[in-house]
Amino acid sequence: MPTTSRSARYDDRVIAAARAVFTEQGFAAPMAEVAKRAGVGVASVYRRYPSKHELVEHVRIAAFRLILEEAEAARAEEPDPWQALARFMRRCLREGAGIGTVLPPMDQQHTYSEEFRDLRLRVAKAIEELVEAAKHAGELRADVDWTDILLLFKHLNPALPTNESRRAELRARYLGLVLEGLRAGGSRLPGPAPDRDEWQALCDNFATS
Amino acid sequence: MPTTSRSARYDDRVIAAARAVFTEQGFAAPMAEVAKRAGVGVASVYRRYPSKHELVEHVRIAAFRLILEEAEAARAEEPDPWQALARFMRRCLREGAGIGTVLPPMDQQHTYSEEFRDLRLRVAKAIEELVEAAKHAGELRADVDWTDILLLFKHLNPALPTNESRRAELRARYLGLVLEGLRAGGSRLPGPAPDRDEWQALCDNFATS
Amino acid sequence: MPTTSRSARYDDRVIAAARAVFTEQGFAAPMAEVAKRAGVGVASVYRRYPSKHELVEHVRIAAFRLILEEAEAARAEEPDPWQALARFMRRCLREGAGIGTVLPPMDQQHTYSEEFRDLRLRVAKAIEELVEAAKHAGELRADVDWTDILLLFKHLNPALPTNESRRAELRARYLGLVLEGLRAGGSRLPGPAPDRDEWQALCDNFATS
Amino acid sequence: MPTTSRSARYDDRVIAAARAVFTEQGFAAPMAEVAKRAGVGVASVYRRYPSKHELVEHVRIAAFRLILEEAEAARAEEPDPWQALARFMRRCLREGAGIGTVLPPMDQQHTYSEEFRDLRLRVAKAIEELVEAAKHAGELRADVDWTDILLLFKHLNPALPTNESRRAELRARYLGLVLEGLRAGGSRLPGPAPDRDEWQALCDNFATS
DNA sequence: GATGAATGAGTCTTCATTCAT
DNA sequence: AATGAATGAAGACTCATTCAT
Repeated sequence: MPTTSRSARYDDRVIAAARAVFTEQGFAAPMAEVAKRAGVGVASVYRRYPSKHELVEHVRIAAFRLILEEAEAARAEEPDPWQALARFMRRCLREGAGIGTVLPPMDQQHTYSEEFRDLRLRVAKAIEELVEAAKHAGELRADVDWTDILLLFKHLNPALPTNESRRAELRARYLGLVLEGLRAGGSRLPGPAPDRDEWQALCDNFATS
Repeated sequence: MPTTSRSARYDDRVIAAARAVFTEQGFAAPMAEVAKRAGVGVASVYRRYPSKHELVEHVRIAAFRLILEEAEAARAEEPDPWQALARFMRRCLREGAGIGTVLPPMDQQHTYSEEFRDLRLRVAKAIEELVEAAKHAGELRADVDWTDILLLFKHLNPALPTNESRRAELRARYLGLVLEGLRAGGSRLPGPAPDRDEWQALCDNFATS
Repeated sequence: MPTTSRSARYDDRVIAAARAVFTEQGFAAPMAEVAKRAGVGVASVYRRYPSKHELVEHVRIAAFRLILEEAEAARAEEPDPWQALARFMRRCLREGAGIGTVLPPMDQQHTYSEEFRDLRLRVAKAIEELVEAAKHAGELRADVDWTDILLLFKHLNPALPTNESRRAELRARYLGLVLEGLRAGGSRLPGPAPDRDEWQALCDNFATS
Repeated sequence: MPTTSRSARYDDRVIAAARAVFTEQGFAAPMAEVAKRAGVGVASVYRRYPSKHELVEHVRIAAFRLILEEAEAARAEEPDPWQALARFMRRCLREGAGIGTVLPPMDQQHTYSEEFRDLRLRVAKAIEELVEAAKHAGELRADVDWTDILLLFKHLNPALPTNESRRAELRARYLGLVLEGLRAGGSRLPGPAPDRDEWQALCDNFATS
């Protein structure tokens, strides 16, 4: 029986607090706020995450892990490719899995951890599979690319001045519109889809909300 | 006959600089950065806008003025109600009119200026007319409300780590998807549209990008 | 008539304050303490010296400028080579020109400014001339090298828990002993004199006291 | 018969680690660093030395014990008074017995332990005897006082940016110069020797390096 | 009217010290 | 008896805002 170790649960608490605080107040929120929300002292946050930057990166890692899980579960459990894609998007945008806050100064010279970059690759793969399957089945419009999906998450998750549950409701609402648009074979979308570099740059600014 | 006075053009320069700087670096960007971009001293910015908060409010006012102009022009120049709505959204999301950055701490107790609140009313009215006309003509799905439109602007204008011209391209791309969704009479959207209070709260956090 | 510009005098005040505070409390002293002593706000110190490190470097530059001036004046005004060397050392160790506080963590990866490195070269040259002249005249023992002089300054200027005027008196007292030792052709000194690299490393840790 | 108990050797390890760390990084070095060097946990250091201040005091006590031993051994084993004094100074400045780092904030209100003050008295006595004997024999200049000796240790042991073995070599080198100066009956030294109060104040800032 | 230097308050980060295991 | 995680206080540095020129 897998024991969720104490420190693992402790980490979760800090990451959850960080996610909540950063969502509500932006990345400009003080570390002290995160610590208070997690019910610990500042220094305890710093022991585990040696800088604000690393804390933010781990918030992103948590988001990506969730996306990966949802993508894999959708493929495994949903036989219809379109339903799989739709379910994946719906779940990712549901409470706790909302996605998209940005880093404020975007800190040019930062280098990302092995763990993060590895996760990014696996997320790319998983989304690509979902998208290709849906296109193959003729249910997803052909001029949409897998790189569009994460961007849509970001679009669909702005920092609205409401409580989280209402935000989730609105995410669902507008995802509805987008899904209709994704399905229809209507008039061609303008502009090229993001390429792999753009997609990666975007990932570097991701976070759950 | 209104002459574009020297100080009016000067104001424009400051607002444009603020818009650019805040879009690129977030509202955490220093006032000094805005001043430098505008090619003036900090104190000059402060003479015209006595606090950062007021500067931000004027950035928002500029955005709303633009929205208002576009809405009125769309109604006046575009006979087809659907085309009018689509053109309005397309123009607002085009370069220089992108919309949606948020204030980080959301400064609860701030009170908004007469000018701002007046503008907000007129924007509401103008959008409502565009939306009602399109619904009347049976070209816009019935379960969409006029309050949805500004939220969609916000959704369609996230702070992506790219240059502004590419951001504009992507805004256009995803607006394409949304327009398809708006038109189709597909399955009912989940969740209620924002009510007037939500809509106003949102306005308080608006800005051009 | 050379006007000592306002900002130049202002700089002097900050450097003097830094020298005093660092001498009394070590480099661990807060920047706020330096600012208070200079009669300005912290941020004003930071405007001119963007980091504590740079402030310290400028304190060192001030010390080196003084050494250089004294060395040149000694050569020019003192015909006897031994008297020139003795006067140089006495003056450098007198109040305001005391020399030798160390940087606490010695901050490995720091790179020094052009200005500092240039000054270091000129100081080396000037001291070398004084020393070689005194050796040539047979008045300075042969097994002493020019690189020894700065080290002796450092040795003769420890951070004693007294007021500056008494410290200066004690520096003079022990310099007396050292000068006697430098003159006599007594038994050979143990150990090699510092080489150029050692000498430069030492310079990187210098400061007036 | 005193057995070197386990805890005594343990204490030695901590003191040795503290001496090494403080010498290399100054007293600003973290307690955790000392603990790591000693190969124990922080809390273990704190069990024995309830504050950083007490640890530092014990580092000083260790230095004084060594000075005392050397002084007594020199008197006992060296019949010639000058040789005794010279040997004493040489040994004290040799590796492991180097002397002189200062406490950075000098912590005004601290009161010193019985043990420390007792040791200080005995050190004073022992040095006085060595000095008086050498003066009596006419081998040490008359205008030097016993209070000068410890100050000279401090002067001869600055925190140079080198490894300890080279530092010891340089201490020996400049001690050579000072010994020549101490012996010669040259021109009178300027300034009075430290009085007893100055000497005690100095002791309060002593440490082995 | 316009400027840039000066300031104090606020944020990130570190470290002496304590406590639960 | 020994450990290492947790904490609050303190220091470097930044930035909105204010004046003297």
